[in-house]
Order: sequence, then C-alpha cells, then structure tokens
Amino acid sequence: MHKEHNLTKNQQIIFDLIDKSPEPMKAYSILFNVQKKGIKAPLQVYRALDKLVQIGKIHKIESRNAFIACHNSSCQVAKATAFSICEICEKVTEISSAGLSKYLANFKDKDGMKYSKYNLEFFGLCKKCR
Amino acid sequence: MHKEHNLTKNQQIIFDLIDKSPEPMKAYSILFNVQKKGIKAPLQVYRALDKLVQIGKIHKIESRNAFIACHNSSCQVAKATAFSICEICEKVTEISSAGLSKYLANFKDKDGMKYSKYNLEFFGLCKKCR
DNA sequence: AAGTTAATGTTATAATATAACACTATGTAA
DNA sequence: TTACATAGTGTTATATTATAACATTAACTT
Ligand SMILES: [Zn+2]
Ligand SMILES: [Zn+2]
Ligand SMILES: [Zn+2]
Ligand SMILES: [Zn+2]
Repeated sequence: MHKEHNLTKNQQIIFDLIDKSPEPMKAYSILFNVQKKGIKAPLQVYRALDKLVQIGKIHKIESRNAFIACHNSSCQVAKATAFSICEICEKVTEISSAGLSKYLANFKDKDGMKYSKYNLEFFGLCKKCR
Repeated sequence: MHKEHNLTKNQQIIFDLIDKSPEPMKAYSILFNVQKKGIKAPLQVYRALDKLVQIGKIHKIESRNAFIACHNSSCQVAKATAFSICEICEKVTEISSAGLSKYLANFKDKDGMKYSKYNLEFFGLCKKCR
C-alpha cells in the first residue's frame, strides 16, 4: 500500500488534533489548542503542518488558510486534491471521485502540457444550508 | 456581451498596474507601486482588489496570495477559474479550455451536488523551466 | 565515534488582511 | 431640490498568517 511515516511527537499531537476536528483548523487555533501539550510557538506548528502536508496526512484548504486530515485513502501523496466548500457553514469535504481525478490527471493544456499536481476547490451550499 | 463596470479611480489605478504586470502581484507590492499615485494604505488596496475580483476583472491565485488580470473573455464572472503555475519560475497562466470548464461545471459529487463555482490550480514546470 | 539529516525550542519579525469610524461621491426618488 | 440610500474613500490601529535566524537535540548511517 502506502509508506508509513513515523510521526514525531509534535507532528503526532498536531495531526491528532486536526484529525479529530470536524472542520478545517487554522494554524493559530491549532497553536492555542496544543499549548497545554508544550507546543508554544507558531513555528512549531507550521513546521509540523508543513511535514504533514508533504506526506499527505493533511491538506491545506488554500482559500481558507486552514488544514484538514486526509480521509481519502487514495491520496496519500499530496498531489491531487479536490474539495467542496459550503459558502455558508464553511463545511469542507474532500472529494474522492475516480472520474474527476482521472480527468484532471490526464488534462493537457493548449501546449500539450500535463500537470502532475493540482488543487481544486468547489464552492456551493451543502445539503443542510440549501 | 458582458456588463461594463465603470471603475473608480483607485480601482482603475490598481487594475492598470495588475494588467500591465507579466506576473501575479501581491497586495503589498501593489501598495508600494501605487503610493506615488496617492494610495497610501493597505485597506485602499484590498478594497479595490475585492471589487475587482468580484466583477471578474482580476483573479486571486489562492496558493500564492497574488492577483492577476483576467485575460479570458469567457470568464467575466469570477466563478470558474483555472490556472497553471510553474513551480520554478512561478509563471501563472489562466487556462481557457472549453472542455475543462464544461467538465467541471457539470461535475456532480456523490450526493449529486453540483457546484456553481470553483477554482483549480495546476502545478508543474513551464516550457522554459523543463 | 564521527558525520549527516531531520526535528526542536526560542526570540524576533515579516507578510497578509481586516476593524472601526468619519467622511465624500453618486445615483434615485420624493 | 431635498432627502435618502449605496458605494467608495481616507485614516489609524490592529488582527491574522507565516517565516528568518540561530543554537540545540534526536535519529540514522557509516
Ligand atoms: Zn486526501
Ligand atoms: Zn453548509
Ligand atoms: Zn479569467
Ligand atoms: Zn517556469
């Protein structure tokens, strides 16, 4: 399957927090929540976030500057991400669609260029908010 | 065609600057460049940027916190944007592909939900950097 | 044991973005 | 014309997001 990464203490603390959260978490909210566990400075948070993004355990929602745990077993590499975002309640869901990822992975632009990596964010209203 | 928006002085100054720029511009770089024209404060820049994004004259590159002028006549509404980004030279190009926009506009997730708005950022190496 | 790489802890600071408030311009309607 | 509403401005202050720099420690290789 996919390579296991042994997380360090800080990485594990921060991953666990994000993983438990029902919504994307922002860096300084993470910082606030882990201060009781000894992580005191923004940089400690950002360094763990960088690593977790890099190994695909979490993703950054660019339009929100927030982070969510990956729950899509097919994307353990952080190279092809798609999300739906509710513009009212800010609920974010990772989209796992074989058709979509195939289409985007094979997309070529006018110059015939293919891209190995992409990030797609859909916006709309979730079921509850409609 | 599309509705004309009469830009205000600040909006026009800032749009002209972004439109002339060969690469995406960041807010504080814009601020620096327009200070000689009397725009002195970040908020004046951000307000103009917000409006220009809203009416589709410019787009925000979320992964870069930067802004480029729209050169895609088919997207005067800022609801469906796609870009390619070179990870070396940071060149950004707006992608104008009927196939892609049709595919994404019609994309439905597992719940059958359709999204009216999306932003897609592709990453790779541009011709020059390969 | 020595060398290498990755991670940590810490302080300071840079870069990005918004709040609040008083004021001005513009268009619309009584 | 006056009143009203809406959008934009100018300004100061502040909030939020993110990185630089440096000394130290941990983990892995040879
Ligand atoms: Zn994922
Ligand atoms: Zn919702
Ligand atoms: Zn455009
Ligand atoms: Zn390039």
